[in-house]
Amino acid sequence: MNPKNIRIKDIATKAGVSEGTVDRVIHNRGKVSDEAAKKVQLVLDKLKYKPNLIARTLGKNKNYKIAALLPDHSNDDYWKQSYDGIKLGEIQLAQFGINFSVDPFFFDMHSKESYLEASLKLFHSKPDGVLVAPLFSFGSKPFFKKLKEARIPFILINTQLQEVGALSFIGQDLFKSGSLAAELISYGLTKPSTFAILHIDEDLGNSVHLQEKEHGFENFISQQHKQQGHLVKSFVLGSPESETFIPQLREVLTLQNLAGIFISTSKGHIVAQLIKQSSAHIRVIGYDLIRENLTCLQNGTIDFLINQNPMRQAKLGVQTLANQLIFKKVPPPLHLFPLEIITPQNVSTYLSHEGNQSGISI
Amino acid sequence: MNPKNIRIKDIATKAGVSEGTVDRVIHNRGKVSDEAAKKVQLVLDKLKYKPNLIARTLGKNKNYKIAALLPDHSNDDYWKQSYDGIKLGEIQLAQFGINFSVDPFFFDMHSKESYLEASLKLFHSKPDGVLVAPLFSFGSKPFFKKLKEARIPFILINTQLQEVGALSFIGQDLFKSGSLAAELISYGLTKPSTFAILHIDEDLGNSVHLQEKEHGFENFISQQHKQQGHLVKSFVLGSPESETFIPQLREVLTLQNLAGIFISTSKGHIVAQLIKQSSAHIRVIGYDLIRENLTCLQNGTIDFLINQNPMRQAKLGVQTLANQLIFKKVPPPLHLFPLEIITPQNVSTYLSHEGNQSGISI
DNA sequence: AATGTTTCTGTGTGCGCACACACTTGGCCA
DNA sequence: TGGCCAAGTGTGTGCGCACACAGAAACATT
Repeated sequence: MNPKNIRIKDIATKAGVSEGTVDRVIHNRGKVSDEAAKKVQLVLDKLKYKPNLIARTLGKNKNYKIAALLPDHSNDDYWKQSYDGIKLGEIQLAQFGINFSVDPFFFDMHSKESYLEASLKLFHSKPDGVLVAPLFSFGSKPFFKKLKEARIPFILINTQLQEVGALSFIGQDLFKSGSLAAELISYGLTKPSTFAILHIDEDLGNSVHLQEKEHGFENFISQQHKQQGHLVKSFVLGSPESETFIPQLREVLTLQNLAGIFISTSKGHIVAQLIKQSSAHIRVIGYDLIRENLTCLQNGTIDFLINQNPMRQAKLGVQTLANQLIFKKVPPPLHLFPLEIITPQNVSTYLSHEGNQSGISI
Repeated sequence: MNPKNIRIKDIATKAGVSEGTVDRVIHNRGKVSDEAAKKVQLVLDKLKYKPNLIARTLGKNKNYKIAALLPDHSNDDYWKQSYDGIKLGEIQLAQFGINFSVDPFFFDMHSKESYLEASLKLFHSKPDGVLVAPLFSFGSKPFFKKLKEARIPFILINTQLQEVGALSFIGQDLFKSGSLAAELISYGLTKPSTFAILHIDEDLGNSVHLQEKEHGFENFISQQHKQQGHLVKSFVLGSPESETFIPQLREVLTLQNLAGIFISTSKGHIVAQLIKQSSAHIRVIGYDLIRENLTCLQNGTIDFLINQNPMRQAKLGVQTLANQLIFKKVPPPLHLFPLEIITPQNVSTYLSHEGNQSGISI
């Protein structure tokens, strides 16, 4: 630190060339003789030149355009938080004088066509970087292929797709997420018990991520509790508005030795009340700090929430794109968030912590 | 965003003065006529001028010197992580071209004299900002008073002291931390049970923070479980090396209906094995992701850990000072970290998450 | 009236980098 | 021999800000 930072100028002097040449070597702009390039590279390595990232942004006066492909959140608190996350990222980058506008492109989360249509629109806006929540894994391959061909870096959040060439995936380990739910739901139980997994208003076939959670849950129960004789049953419930919803739920509640219900999405608040009315001893585990779930946590109808932190995921996505585009920092291909356990006692500490973060940080 | 950012130059033009005058108004350097100052301030407010923080650091070519007062960590993984945190903060700031050296000043965590001595040394090094883990609350007031008089901003981590004039406190809500431990330790229990709180190798009188945890724990048990007839007993155990340590521990283990033991520090690993040997049904809750505790979590001798995240606390401390000194961002007086619950199932997600964070972020 | 003093104001420079531009070579052809 | 091009090289400018310094204006002192 003390022997003041090495600048391009220093490199140029040591290598016996001009700053311009060093610049060309650093940025691979060509138009440098092999001889000079070699000399510069040598000094560069020897002095371990690290560009001053702050100065770099100052000079570069480009307005970066990021596009985000997200589900419409008019009726969904979870995706609302994602949206807030990208906006927060945008604002905080602006504070540092980085021109980084993030344009959202929304799609109907129940319509694949809408998803594809939005992705097309997005592509035509010619963004410098893209953030996607790829809810529809099938059929979106061409979109990613086009992005790759146009050399537009893209980041996936929430749902991981293999081998589509994403710069990075930001989300959680869903298998472990399921295991964690199983661990909590069975904690301290000594009698053989039955647990139900509830998928609400989701097409399980299209939702690889929910299947992952289910597998993780089942795996834990069978591995750790084989000797205990626990049982896991999985249910797909349709839209809460449909007539069959309540009857289906009632059926679940008649299960023998039902000790806990695990709701695989953030929709736990819809059924929590009914479950606890049926029996206060049935444990309920859901996802995410959305408003309705918080209420349930407070009044005791939900025991644990696992926080997926959509806001932080989205914010990090924007920041990662900024780091890539401006600072040329290569992100890890996988950024898995911790599986945060929320209880009535620690929930307030999570709520106050958010937003508290501002300023430079890393 | 689009109507390109407002620069000092723009303000100057609009106000009909020179850039220098605007600069003087912004920085309160005086030497400005009331008339000019008023004009500038008006335009400043109207256009909502926000300085470009990046450009600000570039121009300012000062080497900031931060001093950190920390316990010697040669034998302590917890404080080792704090140290790593300040170093990480330093490195990451350097990446952005910010000259910000952090010098540690260590003290023996069992000796108040050593603490005071180190604080004196620190003061004489004339730092621009200070980070303190004020383990000895009493007697350190004069030190903080001197810092205040010298107008050196200081931040407290880990232990909160009221009314010493700290720029900010970074840590956790210890009362809630105790409540959380109580919630977890009593989760799902139906029979009246006894819980023990263990303070290991600490002078409880000097450790306000451990008392806080204890009160939180007791409060939860008495509030939520009065009807259940639970009981809480608190014990102060001396150094694990002392001859009385094991006998004292054995005495704890003979408690009637002992259902759980809460260790108030990160030293849980010392006793966990012995506890579970005594009875596998006694729940054990400790603190922090230090190596030995991780082993215990994995082999099942510790059920839950509450993560205090000393590394992130320390890193944030450094960043907060940077924000204050360079960007003049005023931090919140209290930055309480979330109370993270660690279990065997989610521990790996916390470990991989750390360090993963680099680049610009907020 | 000339000088000194204080108060205020404008201009200039540099931070480290990116990038545009101008320039120097040497080789090639007419 | 002059002209021309390509390849390689060096210089200059600006990003937005902080700060030093020079300068102008208003006022006080001899």
